[in-house]
Amino acid sequence: MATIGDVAELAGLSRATVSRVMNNHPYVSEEKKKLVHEAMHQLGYVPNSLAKRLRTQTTETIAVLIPRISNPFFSSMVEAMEIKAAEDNFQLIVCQTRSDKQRELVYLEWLKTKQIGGVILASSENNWEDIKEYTKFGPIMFCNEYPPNTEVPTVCLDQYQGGYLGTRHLIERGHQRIACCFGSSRITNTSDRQKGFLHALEEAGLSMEEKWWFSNALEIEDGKEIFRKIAEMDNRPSAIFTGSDEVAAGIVKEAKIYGAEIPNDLAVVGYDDQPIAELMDPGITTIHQPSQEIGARTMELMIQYIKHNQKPDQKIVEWFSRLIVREST
Amino acid sequence: MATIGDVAELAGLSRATVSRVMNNHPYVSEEKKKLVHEAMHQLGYVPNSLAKRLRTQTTETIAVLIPRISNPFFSSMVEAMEIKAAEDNFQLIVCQTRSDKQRELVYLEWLKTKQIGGVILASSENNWEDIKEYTKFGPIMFCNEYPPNTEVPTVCLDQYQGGYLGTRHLIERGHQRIACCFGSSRITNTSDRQKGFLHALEEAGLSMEEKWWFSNALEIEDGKEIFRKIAEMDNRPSAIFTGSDEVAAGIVKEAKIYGAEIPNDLAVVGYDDQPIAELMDPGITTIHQPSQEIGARTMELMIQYIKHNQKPDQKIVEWFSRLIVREST
DNA sequence: CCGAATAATGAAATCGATTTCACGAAAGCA
DNA sequence: TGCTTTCGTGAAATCGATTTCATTATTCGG
Repeated sequence: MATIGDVAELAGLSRATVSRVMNNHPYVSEEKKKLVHEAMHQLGYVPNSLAKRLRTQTTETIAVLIPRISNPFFSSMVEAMEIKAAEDNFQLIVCQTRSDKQRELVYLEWLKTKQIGGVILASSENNWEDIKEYTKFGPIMFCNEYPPNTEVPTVCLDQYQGGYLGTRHLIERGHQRIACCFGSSRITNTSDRQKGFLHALEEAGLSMEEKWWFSNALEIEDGKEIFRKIAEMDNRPSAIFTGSDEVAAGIVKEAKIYGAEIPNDLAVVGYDDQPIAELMDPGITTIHQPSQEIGARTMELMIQYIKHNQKPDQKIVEWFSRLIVREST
Repeated sequence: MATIGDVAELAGLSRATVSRVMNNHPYVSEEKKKLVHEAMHQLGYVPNSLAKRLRTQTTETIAVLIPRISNPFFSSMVEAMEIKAAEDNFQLIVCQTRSDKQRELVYLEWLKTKQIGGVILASSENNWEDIKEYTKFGPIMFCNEYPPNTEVPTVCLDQYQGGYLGTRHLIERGHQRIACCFGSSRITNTSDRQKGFLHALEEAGLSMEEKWWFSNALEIEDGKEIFRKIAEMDNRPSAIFTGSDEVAAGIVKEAKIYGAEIPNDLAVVGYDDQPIAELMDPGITTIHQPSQEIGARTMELMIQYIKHNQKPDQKIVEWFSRLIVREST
C-alpha cells in the first residue's frame, strides 16, 4: 500500500503538504492541491487510519455493551445505532456481556487501550462505582438501562409511565388480581416500572399476593415457566403485567399448550412492542418503546461527544411510552 | 495514561526491555522481568493497541457484513461470532449493508485503511468480480450466503438439501399444488434451494404454475403480501415453501386475519428455525439451519487466518439442514 | 586459556500519519 | 521604501509501541 510519503514523492512535495491537502487546511495553493490529488489518485492512495488515530489520539470506534444481540429489543436498538454511526463513518463494535459482570469490565478495559473512542452501556451488571473509574479513559454513556447514581449522560425513557400505563389498562379492563414480573432488580428501569405498577394498583385500591410477583424474568423460557407456576396456583391472578414481550410470548405459548384461553383465563401485557407482539395469536398488548429512536439519539450524542468533546446533558428523556392494545387483554 | 517509556523509566530500563517482557521474549533476566512488572503495576500501565497495531501491521478487529442486525437469523449468527471473537480478544464490527451494493463496498474499503483485519461477508450484493479486488488488502470469507464463482474460503450449508427436504415433506403430506418463494436470486443459496425444490417436484411428477413463484421475499410484510396475492387467486396452491420463517410467519398471521385455516387451507414451510417458528400458532414447520454453528466456525477460521495466516479450505460444509415438523403442515 | 556461542540489554530505526516551527515570498500599510 | 502581516511550504518532532542491530557480559568447548 502506498503511504503519504509515496504520494509526497510522486507529487514532488513534502508529506506535510500532502497532509494539509487531505485535511483541508488553509494556505495550500490550488496548483499543489491538484498535484497532490493526482498523485493520490495515481497511486490509489488510502490513508492508514491507525497512523492517523495514533497521532491524533482519536478513534472513530464506539463499543455498545448489551447482554445478547439475539434479543430483539437490543438488535433493533443496535440496528439504529449502527446506521447513525455509519453516517459519520464511525464503527460500531458489538460487545455481548451475557449479563456477566466480569465480561462487562473486560470490554470497558478496551477504553484504556485506546481501541475504542467511547462506550455505550445499553445494559449494565456492575454498580456505578465500578464503572466510574473508566470515565477517565473515555466517554461513557448509558442507553435505556442504567444503575442508580450514574453521573454520565443517559438517554432513556420514562419507565414509571410504562409500568403505570400497562397496569392501569388491566385495571380498566376490570382486573383486580394482577400478577407481575420484571427483569433484574439492580436496574433503575426495573424499579421505576415497579413503582408505576404499584402506583396504579394503589390508586385503584388493589392489593397483590406475594407469590404473584416474579423477578429476573427475561426470556421466552421464563415466560413459559411463569405460566406453569400460575397454572398450579390455587388463587390465580386474572392478569399479568410482564417486563418484556418475550416473556409475554412465552406465557401465551404455554397457555395454548395448557388449553388456557388468553385473555379470558389470563390477560397478558408485554413490554417493548417487538415484532413478535404483533405476530402472536392473540396479539400481545404491550408498551411500545421507541428502541430505534433512543439508540439513534444515543449514538448521535456520543459522536458529538467524541468529535467535539461536547458532553451531552446528564439525562435525556425525550419520548413517551405508548400503550398498544391488542387481543391479549 | 502511562506509556511504555514511563514504565521503562520507572523500572530503570529501556523501552525495548519492557516490550520484551510484555511479549514474552526470551533472554530477559527474571530480575528485570520483576522490575518491569512492578513498574507496570505501579503505573497502571496498559499498552496502547493503536501503536502496537501500527507497528506490527495487524489488527484484532473483524467486520461482519449483514443486511440488518434485527433480522433474527443474522443476529443469532452474529451472537455466536462475537462470542468466538471475544475468546481471542478480537473485536467484531457490525456492518449493515441494508442490501445496498454501495454500502457493502464502503465497508470493504475499510480493509484498505487498515481499520479492520478481515471481513466476513454473511450477505453480499456485489458480484464476486467486484469483491475480488479487495482480497489483496486483507482476508475475506463468506458465511452462509455467497455469490457464484467466489474464490475465497466459504462456510456454508447444503441449501439444495434444505429445499428438497421441505418440499418433499409437503409432497408426502399429499400436496400437489405447491407454491414457493425465495430471497434474492443473485445468491447461490437461493438458486440451490430452488434446485432442491424443483427436484422434489420433478421427482414426484408435479408441475407448478408461474404465478405460484414469488421472488425477493424476505420479511414479515412480504409474507403478508404473498398471502393476500394467493387469497385472490382462482387457482390456489394448497401449500407454500418459503425461504424464511419471517415470510412464513407473515403468511400465517395474514391467514388468520383472512379467517383462513393453516394448514388446511394452506400449508406453510418456513426456513431457518428461528424462535418465532416455534412461538407462532400454529407452530411453523421449518428447515433448521445451525446459524450459530456456522457463525462460530467462520469466526474461528477467520481468526486463524489472521493470526497465523492459515487460509482455510475453499469450501466448508460441515452441517446438515434438518426438517422440523410443526403444525403448519 | 582462547575463540565462539549464548545471554542480556539499550540505542535507534520504524510503522504512517499530523503538527509545530522556521523561513522565505508576497501583500498590505504607513 | 521599510515594516508588519498573511501565504505557502518543508524539515523535523511526535504519537507509542516493536524490532533490528550493536554491544557487553557470560558460558562453553577443546
